[in-house]
Amino acid sequence: MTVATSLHSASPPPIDGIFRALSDPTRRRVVERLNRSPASVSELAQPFDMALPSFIEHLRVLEGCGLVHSEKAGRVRTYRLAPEPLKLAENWLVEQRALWERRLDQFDDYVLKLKEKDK
Amino acid sequence: MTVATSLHSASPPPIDGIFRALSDPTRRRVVERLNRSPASVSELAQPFDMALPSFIEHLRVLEGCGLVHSEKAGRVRTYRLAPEPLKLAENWLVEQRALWERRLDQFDDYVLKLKEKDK
DNA sequence: CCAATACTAAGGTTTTTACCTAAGTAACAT
DNA sequence: ATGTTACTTAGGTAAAAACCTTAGTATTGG
Repeated sequence: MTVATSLHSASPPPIDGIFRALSDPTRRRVVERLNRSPASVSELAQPFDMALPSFIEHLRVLEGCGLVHSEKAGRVRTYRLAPEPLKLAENWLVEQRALWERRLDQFDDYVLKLKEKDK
Repeated sequence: MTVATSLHSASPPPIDGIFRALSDPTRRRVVERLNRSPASVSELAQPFDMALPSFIEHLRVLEGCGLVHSEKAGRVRTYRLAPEPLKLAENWLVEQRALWERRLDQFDDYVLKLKEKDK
C-alpha cells in the first residue's frame, strides 16, 4: 500500500496549477467576480460568450487547483473563492521581489565600498 | 496600413503570458536563479536534466513575456531579470486580496448591524 | 588553421488546452 | 406528469506546449 505523496514530491507542486489557472483571462475574470460574492454557474457564465460546457471546464480548472470551492444545492452549484492559493502565488512573487531588492542593496554596498577605497 | 494595437486590445494582455510563464517549475527556478545575478545560457541550463534546445525554449518564453532580457556578447548570451512584469503579476494578486479583505470588512459591518438591530 | 565551446535552427512526437456540439440527468414549477 | 431550468457527460477538433534528436553557425583558444 503506497502513499500518494512520496518523498520525491510525486505530485506537481500546487503553485504550478495556480499560476497556470491564472494565466487565462476568463478564469481571472471569474476570480475577480467571485471576489465580490459567491455565485452560481450560470451567473458566472453569463458575461462570457462561450458554450456552457467550455466555461464549466474553466471552473473545474479553478477548483482543481484550489482557487475556488463549490457545492451543489438542488440543481444549482454555487462557487466561492478560496483565498489561500492566491496568497501562495502572491508569496512567491513577494519573495522574488524581496530577493531582487536585497540584491540591489548589495550593489549599493558594493558601490559604497568602491567609493571608500577611492579615498 | 493598419496598426498592430487596435482599440479593442487585439494583443492578449501581457499578464496572461507572465502567469503562463510562471506556471512552469523550470522557468520559476530560472527566475529564482536570475534574482541572484545575471547568467549565461549554459550556466542557467546546468542544473537541469534537459536537452539544451528544450531549455532554451524556456528562456525564450521568459523573454517573450518580458520577465527577462538577454544580450549576446561574442558567443555567450547573458540573461538578466526584468522585475517589472513580476510586479504586474504581484499587483493583480494584491488587488484581489484587497478586494477580498474589503469584502470581509463589509461582512463584519453587516454582522455589526444585525447586532444593532437585536437591541 | 582547427578544434572546442556556446549557442541556434529545423523538424518530429506526445500531451495538454481550449474550444465546440449533441445528448444526457436531476430538480423545480405548474 | 411534464416542461423548463441548471448543469453534466461524452466525444471530437485544432492549436499550443514541452519535450526530443540531429545538424547547423559563430567565436575563441591554442
